[in-house]
Formats: sequence, C-alpha cells, structure tokens
Amino acid sequence: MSKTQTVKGTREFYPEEMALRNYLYEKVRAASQAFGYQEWDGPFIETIDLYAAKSGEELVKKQSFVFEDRGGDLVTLRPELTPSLARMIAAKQNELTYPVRWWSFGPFWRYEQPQKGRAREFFQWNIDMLGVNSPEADAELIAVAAAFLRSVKLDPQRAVIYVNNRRLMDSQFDALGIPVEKRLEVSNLVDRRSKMDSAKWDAYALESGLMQKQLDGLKALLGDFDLWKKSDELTRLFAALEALGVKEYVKFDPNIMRGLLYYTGTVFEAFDTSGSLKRAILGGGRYDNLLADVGGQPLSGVGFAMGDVVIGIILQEAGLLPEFKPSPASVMVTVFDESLWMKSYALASELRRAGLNTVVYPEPAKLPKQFKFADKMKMRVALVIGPDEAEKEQVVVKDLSNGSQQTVQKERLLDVIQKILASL
RNA sequence: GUGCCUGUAGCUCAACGGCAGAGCGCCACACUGUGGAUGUGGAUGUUGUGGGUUCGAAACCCAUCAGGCACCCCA
Repeated sequence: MSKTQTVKGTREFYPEEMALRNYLYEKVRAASQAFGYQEWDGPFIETIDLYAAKSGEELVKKQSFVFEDRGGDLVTLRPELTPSLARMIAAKQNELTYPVRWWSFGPFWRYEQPQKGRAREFFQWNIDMLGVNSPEADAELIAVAAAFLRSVKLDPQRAVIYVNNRRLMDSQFDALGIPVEKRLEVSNLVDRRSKMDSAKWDAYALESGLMQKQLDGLKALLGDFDLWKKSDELTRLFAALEALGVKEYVKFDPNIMRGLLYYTGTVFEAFDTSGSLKRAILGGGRYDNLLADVGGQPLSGVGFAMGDVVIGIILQEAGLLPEFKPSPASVMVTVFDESLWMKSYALASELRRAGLNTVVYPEPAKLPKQFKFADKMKMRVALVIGPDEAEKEQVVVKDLSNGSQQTVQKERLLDVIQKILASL
C-alpha cells in the first residue's frame, strides 16, 4: 500500500472503471438526446448560500464539503445541481425558449459515510423539463428514465420505476385528519416503513402522535395500489406512459414519498428488483416553486437524477456491462528486429493516417512477447514485417481472433485489415 | 456523526499465542518468424498503520486509517 491514501470516499478510475463511466455517459446522452434534451452544466464550486435556501438542512449542514476560500468566503463543492439550474434559468428567464429541456452529467460531492452504492465523490445525471406543468410532461421524464433502463438492458422484470403523487397523498392525509405540520414527519415515517418490522413501526407511528384510527387509515392507504385511480393527474400520467411505450416499466406505489422538500406533484424512484442493492437507481419528480428562491418568477418543472455508483454496481452484478476492451486500437504492428524497427514505425504511421487506431510495439522484442501483449490488450490484428516481407513490399496480417494469417502486398493491406475488422 | 463487523502476496482466502501458506494471476524458459493451451522453474509480504501485553503476536488489548452492514440521509 502506498503511504499516501486517497481521500475517503473518492474514487480512482483505472481504464476499466473509466470505460464504465464513459459507457454510462454514452447511454445517458443517448437517452437524453432521443427526447431532444440539450446538454448543459453549472459550476462545480458554489457559495454555500445557494443551497441554504431550499436544499434542506441535512444536505447543507452535514453533507456538503465546505471550504473557506483565500478571500474568506465560504464555498462548497456542489452536492446537487438543481439550485444551480434554478439560478441559471432565473437569470435568463425571459430569453429562454420554453419548454426548456436540459440534461447534464458531472461530478458531485457529499460528505457521507461511504458504503456500497454510496461514495463521497460521484457522477450524476440530471435531466429536467421546465415551463410545462402537466402529467404528460411528467410522463416524458419517466419515459426518458425508462428509455435509459432499456438501453442498458435492464428489463422491466429487473428494474421498476415506482410512481406516486404528493398532491394525492396530501388529500388522503387531509381525509385522515393529519395536519399539515405533521406531513413531513409522516413522510419520514412512510419512508422508514420498509426498514422496520410492522409491530415496531406501528408503535413508532403512535409514538409520533398518530391516533390509532389515523394509523389504520394510513396503513390501508399504503396498501392500496389502486389509489392512483382517484387521481386525475395519475390517470393522465399512466395514459401518457402507455402512449409513450414505457408502461411496463412503471408501477404506482403509495409508499414512495421522497424526502426532498421541493417536490409538489408526481414523484418517482427506480429500483433494481433482484440485485443486492436496495438503493434507488434514480429519483425525481415535479417541483413548482424552485425559482422563487433565487429571484425568478414562478416556473414549474419536472426532473430526476441518477448517480453513477448504484447503476454501475447493478449492471456489473447483472453481467450487463459490455466487454472491456483494453486498447482502443485494434491493430498492432510488431517490430521484427532493430534493422526493421523504423519500417514498422512507418507502417503504423501510414495506417493511422488512413484512420486506423494503431499500436506499434515500442522496441524490438521476441515475437512471442509482442503477440502476448497484443492478445492481452485484446487487439484484433497483428502485422509482421520480417526480412522476407520487407524485401517484397509485403506484410503478414494475422487475425488474432482465430489465428489465421496471410501475406499480402502493401497496396492490399488496408482492404484486408478492414475486412477482418468488419467481420465479427 | 453513532453502533457493529472486517483488514494477511496483485486477487480470493488459509495459518491453535510458537518457522507466514495455498489457489488464481504475474515473470522467465520449453518456443532464436507468431498470442490463447500445456509443462517446468521463479518472485511474491514492514500480516492497513502506530503503540501495548507476552519468553514469543497475523492472532490478545488500545488508538488510528480504510472498507462493509445498520442508523441518518440520499443519486
């Protein structure tokens, strides 16, 4: 072990991990762009004040990396993106073209206890639509999430997006006579239910001030998976999801509450149903009042976020990651001996100019060693220029996937290589 | 920030308080014009770190760091 350790909860991306990160980025971009969303980003460092307004005390006081800069101002590594989004939208509120559809994929930091699925430094996909307040807009965001899940080959049996609606739950809480000031506590109670055994949970609920009748009502509520039919918003949402072709990924669940204060309508969370992780893959919902806190006019939005850590573990455990290819080059030119060294270098250069990613062995070495290297780097084609070939302007082309090889004239070389690369 | 568990070779793990080991991987050779397979040989290390107990510590105790599980929160 080296003497200096990494900072707790940070992550080192060796080429294999970097490939996974780029794979996620690629799929995130594809899903976002398929629905016409524009890529954007905010600063990685913000003032602490930006988050003080709306993010919730927990996030600001306990989970942010806060520093005093050299000028004495308190700054923080961004723990989430939504406040930056709100400010940037507010700053150009009257010149943007609505609806705004924006997505982003970048680093975030939270000072948390690292464990499986949670790091202090992570990458997060954020995607939002602003300026339209409708269940159909909510459905579009859920459809983007489903499109992503589909694109990484997580099928609806494996990944489910659970949906609920804050307004629906509020009206149900009203009916039970649960006062507004108790809502947050009840929300937390609901969030906790799956983690406690039911007798304990009952006792805990009563202890927190619910009457027995309210508790019974609450339990009936949380077990009612047809409750969505009472909500016009959710009825429209599910109709839209069906039209968008993603209905099989989505289920109504009255137990989905979500802790963040700013959600006002539809809320949703995606989970892996069969893996070892019980953490949300992604989560989001509708928010209505975000811009007011940064000085903008009221503007409604809907969006969600997905961290790279949980989805990465799930895809790995499910065996859904594409095979890691160490070298971005598929072609390697061997160096036969010192006298032919520069011939190999020249050939490699020619191939690169023709658009082929090409590795050339950096020194003369025994051929077995060079071939072993090409094999380990999972390259597809190895080229040899020995004395015989050099004399006749030929090159030996070996297909490393099956061991077959042929000697070709240099003019035909590109064609032959390209044919091999094109075949599976 | 709190509680519990774990930390030994690159990886997965073993070793009763008594000489630190195995499998896989790695390197070399068999193979001086050809990778994967096979065989032979080789190197694995301040037992996370620092202290203590003991004739003797990888093991027991304390501290510390890191990881995991739960709480909290959440992507």
